[in-house]
Amino acid sequence: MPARTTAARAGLTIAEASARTGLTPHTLRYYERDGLMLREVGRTASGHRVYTDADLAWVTMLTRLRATGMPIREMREYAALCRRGEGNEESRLGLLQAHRSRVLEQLAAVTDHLGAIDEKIGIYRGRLGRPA
Amino acid sequence: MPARTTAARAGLTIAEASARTGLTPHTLRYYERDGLMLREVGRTASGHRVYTDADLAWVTMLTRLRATGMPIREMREYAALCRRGEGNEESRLGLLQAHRSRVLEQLAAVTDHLGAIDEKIGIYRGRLGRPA
DNA sequence: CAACGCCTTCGAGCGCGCTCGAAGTCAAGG
DNA sequence: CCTTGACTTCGAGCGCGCTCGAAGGCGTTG
Repeated sequence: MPARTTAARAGLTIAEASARTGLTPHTLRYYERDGLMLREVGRTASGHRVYTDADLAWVTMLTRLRATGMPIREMREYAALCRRGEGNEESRLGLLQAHRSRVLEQLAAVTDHLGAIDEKIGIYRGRLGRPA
Repeated sequence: MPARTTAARAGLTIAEASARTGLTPHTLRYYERDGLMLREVGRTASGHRVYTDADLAWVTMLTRLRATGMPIREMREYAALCRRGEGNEESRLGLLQAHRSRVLEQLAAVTDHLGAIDEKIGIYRGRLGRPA
């Protein structure tokens, strides 16, 4: 275990990375196993993972993609493209744009459905003599 | 099988209900099995399901709840409340309002994440010399 | 009357995204 | 030196929401 509890060390333990990203250590290991990380996560002499700020930034991007509904499979593709280095920016852009437009569609659909649900709520409020 | 292909019959076959709701026959049966229907779906003499407009309207509501992320378990609760008849409008309203506010939170989160993804897209576009 | 096609029930299976537990290692503290 | 506790790997398990296939019934059509 590292000496200081939290400080300007070069890297973070998995527990710290977990705290900062909101993902559990289990999930962080799973993402790594599943080929979602940009580069190999560093290790201490004893084999413990060491997360850099760059790793955290990448994980944050992953959580954004996930939270907007991107399947793991596609995140893996994106990671693979990024890992391969320069020269495939077109593909990465395409992937992100496709995702973006799916998200927009989904936002519109959810908003629409929510409107209908709101009407239902309005009906119940009216029936309970409780306006607005 | 009914005589006319589509007409002003009192009810619809499962295939027609499927076509109108966008759910597969398998899923319609599954919802029914799972206690999500408001009332028992009618049957022909030979045991085939007959969907009324009321059934379709209810299924549409179900799809809206699902599409906004309500778990099946909760839809079942809501259906149970509705089935029990008048007197529990408070509970139904509470359930829908709770759902509504979760959906709003999720919309906000997705919108936020999308903003970050858009930034990334902007970076790639810039890098590819392709503004806006 | 045979064939076709859509329906029925039932239970099993699947893809996704985690989530967990067992068994072991290592470093620091008492 | 021994305990503690956070870490490691590995593979299995789980909850959700369908999805499917087998086996059989009915009723219109050629």
